Amino acid sequence: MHSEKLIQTIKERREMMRVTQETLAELAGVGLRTLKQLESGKGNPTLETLQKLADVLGMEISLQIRKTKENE
Amino acid sequence: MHSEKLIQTIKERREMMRVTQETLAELAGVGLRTLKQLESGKGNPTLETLQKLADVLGMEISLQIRKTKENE
DNA sequence: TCTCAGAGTGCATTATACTGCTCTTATTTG
DNA sequence: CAAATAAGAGCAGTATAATGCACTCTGAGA
Repeated sequence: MHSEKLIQTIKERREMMRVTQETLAELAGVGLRTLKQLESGKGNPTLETLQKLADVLGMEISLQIRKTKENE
Repeated sequence: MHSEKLIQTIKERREMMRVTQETLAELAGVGLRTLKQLESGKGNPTLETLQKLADVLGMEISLQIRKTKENE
């Protein structure tokens, strides 16, 4: 999963949960500005930031062995 | 997957591939110091750094919906 | 139309990730 | 033992992530 895709997933998941950036930022404990930048594709977030967001969104970051040559 | 676990996975994968920190750092295009810090549990890497390392290690970062209440 | 909510952006500051250089500490090998 | 290899850590500079504040823009609703 590429960075952009990964970030996009966060945004999609947030929208799916009908949560605003502001609410997610508060719940996750990250700055609103940080989340805004992230979602608008500007950032290169730290693992910690990603983890906090994923946590609130009921998601988890994982590192897996890449399968052959996937269509992605 | 927690940050520590995720980082540990990188280290384990590197060792499994019999590659030194120096070589991995070079191949991935990250500073040796950065990798050292990371593997010794000191860091909070950016997504970009993780991505570069995962890439060389033949791994990929993914964000998935957390399964119920896993034992981890 | 006016208002409000939500998202995106510019600017500035602070914290810290990234990096190189150097030294130390095993561990291995001659 | 001496030398080479690999990993960890201190020090210091640079780049940039994280953050707040204020502003703009768009769409929904009164």
